Amino acid sequence: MIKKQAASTHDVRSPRNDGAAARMSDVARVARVSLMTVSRVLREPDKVLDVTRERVDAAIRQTGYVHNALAGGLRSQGRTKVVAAVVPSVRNSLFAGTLQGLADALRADGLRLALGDSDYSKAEETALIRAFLSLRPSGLVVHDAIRSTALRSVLARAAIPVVEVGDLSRRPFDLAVSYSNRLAAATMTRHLLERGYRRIGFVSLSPRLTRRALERLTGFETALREAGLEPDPELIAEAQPGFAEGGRTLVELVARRARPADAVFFAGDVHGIGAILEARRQGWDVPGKVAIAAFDDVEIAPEITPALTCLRIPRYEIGFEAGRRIIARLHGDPDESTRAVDLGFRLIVRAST
Amino acid sequence: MIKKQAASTHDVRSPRNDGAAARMSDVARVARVSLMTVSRVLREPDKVLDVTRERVDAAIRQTGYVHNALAGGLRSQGRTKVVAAVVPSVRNSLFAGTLQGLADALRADGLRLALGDSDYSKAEETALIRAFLSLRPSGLVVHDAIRSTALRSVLARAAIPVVEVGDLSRRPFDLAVSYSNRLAAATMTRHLLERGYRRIGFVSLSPRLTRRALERLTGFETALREAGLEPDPELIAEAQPGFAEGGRTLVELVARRARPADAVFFAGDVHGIGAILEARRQGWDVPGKVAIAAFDDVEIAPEITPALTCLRIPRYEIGFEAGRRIIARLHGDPDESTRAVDLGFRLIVRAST
DNA sequence: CTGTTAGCGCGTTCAA
DNA sequence: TTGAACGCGCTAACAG
Repeated sequence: MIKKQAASTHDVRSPRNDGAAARMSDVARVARVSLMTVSRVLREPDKVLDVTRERVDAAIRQTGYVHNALAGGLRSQGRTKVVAAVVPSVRNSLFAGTLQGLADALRADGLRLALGDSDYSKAEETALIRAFLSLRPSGLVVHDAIRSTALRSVLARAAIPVVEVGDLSRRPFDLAVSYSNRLAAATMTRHLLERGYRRIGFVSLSPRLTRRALERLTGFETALREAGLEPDPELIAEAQPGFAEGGRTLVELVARRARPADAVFFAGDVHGIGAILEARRQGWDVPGKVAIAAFDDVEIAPEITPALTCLRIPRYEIGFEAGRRIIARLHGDPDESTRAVDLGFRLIVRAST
Repeated sequence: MIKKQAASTHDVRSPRNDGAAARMSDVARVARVSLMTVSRVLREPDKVLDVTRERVDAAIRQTGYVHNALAGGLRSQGRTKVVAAVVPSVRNSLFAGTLQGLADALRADGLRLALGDSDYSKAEETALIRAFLSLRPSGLVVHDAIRSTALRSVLARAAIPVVEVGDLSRRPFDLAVSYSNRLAAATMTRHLLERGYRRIGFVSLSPRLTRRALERLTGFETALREAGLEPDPELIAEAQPGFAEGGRTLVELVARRARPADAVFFAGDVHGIGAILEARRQGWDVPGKVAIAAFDDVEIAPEITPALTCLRIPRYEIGFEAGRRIIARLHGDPDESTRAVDLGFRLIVRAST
């Protein structure tokens, strides 16, 4: 593939010379310029004569040189062109939208995304963040809010933009780009109340797993109390992830309660879809016997019958704006003062309520 | 937040002590050991006396030290504890399962996942891989096969394990952990033929977008020809991503053809689900009027009515095994000789065919 | 078990 | 516009 360079003098590591990664000095030798010129071609091509640059570019191709961000970043005290992101689960398609927006925004500035999956574990999350910080990334995006003081102190020293995207904290660690889980849940609850439902059930993932579940529950309870209703613990259930759990909890709140729910708000995951499917299996009229509302506007929500009422969270936009903010900060743009950006949500009323 | 450490004696770099990232020498000074001892505590804790280690650990916590993988990796000529992965789209939940398996396998060995999204662009894919290589990762996982010779030569020099996971090539660049798209498509086609369907439609994403679509089409056509049938171009359609496209193409092949399809095999994305939903809207009997089969066993496939016949691809296992192979290679385990690992697939027959 | 010495590959700084 | 010298923060190799 690549000719054995006239390198026999300095490289005797292996009989297969191709095995060795080319260094900048190799490129310089082939292009017959100094190492510095190669470095400039890569970082500030404008400051190099066209002919020189072409010779260097050719040499880069010929040697298969790949820049060493370890050495470069070390010397420049700089950061690698990577933004780290930590989400609870890459498997959850809801996070995927945000990641896509983030990747798209970063790509425009030549930044890459490094993604970590904490598997809903705080310990793993901390380990991940530390591991990523050791790579000296240009920024960090976390889904969950930064809470532990150890992490706060480490991140403060890292001096990089940190964006929290999972919920809109009033006092973010650094930046937050999100929506209010509490307000969203309250809005959906008010919608159900306006529709005349009074025994409203609430199903979410365990608040121990994620604080967002707690925020949503709080929003739900607040809206009920505003309407003069006291939340009934009998109508509040926890579900594991997955469609099937939506169906299971629907049956629980509707068929296994002395005073059954007349509406159920599924605040997590894809439970709302599972509930619709289960209702059909049971032959229950939706929303006649029980109304069903969901938190997130998954792709299938408008397609099933009855179409599912839900909240639309601007997932992609959250990721994109998070990326934009990081880039702005890196460019030293005048601080846009607002540290917490609320991208809101929309109530999408469909046939299921 | 964090108390200003009692550090005034040793750290006078700045009035705001918290602002500067701690270096290993700072930790050493605080722990009153040499810098080497700190380094050992981090990498080979067993080789350090317990008391010493505890002093060092305390100092690490006190200083908020975060290891610098740039400097460490540079010196050790080693690789950072990161495995890079490049997929066409993080938004596609099918890739998410593989990523989860990969992350899980890597986590066991202290490796982290850096994820890139090529947005189905070959140019972007190459740029991403180069960018990741500049971070000197320990391994690389790519969904699409490595084709370009430039990339092949760069990767050869990088001398890291490279795993292709999107299809089972007979001659992978390095390693492949996957299943045969062609065989899977042929298997589903044979199933439809056995059921007695003769005018079988085929819908996939554009073969220009991904080579896998072409492999699946080939498998489909091969199985038809084995049965003595000639593929009818009228019954082969391309769809964009998304549920709705499944419905659109179903109508196209069933209602807009002189000789309509009696079965349709949706070889891409979530089209099969969209088709089932559309059939219900149209009031078509499935499989009476038209049978519907899909490639991938998405979570909702068994839940809708009629439940969807499909192929089950071991997505998670593919990611996990890819991670395992990378780790084995890094540990220098005896080469398991097989470079292409076929994890197969299963035909899941449900009510829709 | 702990410390000393040297240098990884590149970019900053300054000179030519 | 190009080049030479130094050192970023850490770890391999060795010595004690």
